[in-house]
Amino acid sequence: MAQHGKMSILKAYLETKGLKSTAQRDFIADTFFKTNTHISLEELLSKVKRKNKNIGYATVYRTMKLLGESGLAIARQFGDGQTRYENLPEDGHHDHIICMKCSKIAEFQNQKIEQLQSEAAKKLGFTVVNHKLELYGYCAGCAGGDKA
Amino acid sequence: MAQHGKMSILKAYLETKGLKSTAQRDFIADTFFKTNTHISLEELLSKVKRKNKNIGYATVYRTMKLLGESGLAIARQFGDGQTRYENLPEDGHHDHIICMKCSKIAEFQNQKIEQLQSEAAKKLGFTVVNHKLELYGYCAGCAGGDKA
DNA sequence: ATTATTATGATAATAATATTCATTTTCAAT
DNA sequence: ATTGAAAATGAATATTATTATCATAATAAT
Repeated sequence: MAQHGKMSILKAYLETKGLKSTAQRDFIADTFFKTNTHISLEELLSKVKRKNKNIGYATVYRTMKLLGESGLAIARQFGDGQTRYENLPEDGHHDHIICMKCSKIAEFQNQKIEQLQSEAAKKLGFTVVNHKLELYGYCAGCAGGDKA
Repeated sequence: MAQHGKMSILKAYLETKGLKSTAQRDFIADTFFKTNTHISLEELLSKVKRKNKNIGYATVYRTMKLLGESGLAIARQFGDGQTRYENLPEDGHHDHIICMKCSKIAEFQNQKIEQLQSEAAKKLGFTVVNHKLELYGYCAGCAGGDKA
């Protein structure tokens, strides 16, 4: 199961925090690491339950919170009051554009923006671990944002 | 009351949506436009109630949702499960850097980033109404992000 | 093996957000 | 000015995501 580099990062993180490694945690984390979208807790839970019927919601919840703290997952909230966790791809980060009318989500990458962010942060004495960039607007189909 | 440019933008927005202008809406919007921080609904409600005792929570809630849709307010969620609305200053937008250890928040502006965002959006056929950019990392004092 | 510490999972508590509905207000057309 | 359809209000209720509780089980170091 644990051929992921992320898995060992998690193990190391747990150790520094004095937390324990458990079968549930490992399984939930592994399941999450295999996703490639922003997944909600509910979705992740059902994915987990397919293989492991008796893992509870609370454990999924707590594990994802942990992953968020460790930097291995990013908690995001788009418009709908649902926290979604994003599994950041090894090859880098992507940002989002959300249509305010139809809720369509498009993704993009821009290395230049990333770079400018780091620079801006450095000026303020910060080191950036991760970031969220969300653009809100109207997609081609909904352009103008006219009356519904 | 309505010497704000924002007020007329709101009026125009309501018109295109076939919505009506009401005393409550105007008052809530005006009160909001006079704030200069990210304000929660609860805070805004109490501000509103000071002058206008019988405006209800639901109306504030609905009005802010409307302002969000119009681009006149930006809904933000930082760590605490509270949606806060940000009144964007006439002189432009500011973004946030949040320290993952001490929760300190610093703000910055970067025109170049804004520009790159619009370009990236345009490529995908989107028109940007507003955006959120949050950097997460460690401030000077917490640098390294060691064990808590 | 023992034991102290932490994790789990079912459930309950909390809190924010969204909806309902009867009443009132707006606004365009008379 | 009056009317009437459409929309807004506000109080209350419903919904839902998140967090906490607690008895039991698992972990890991000695």
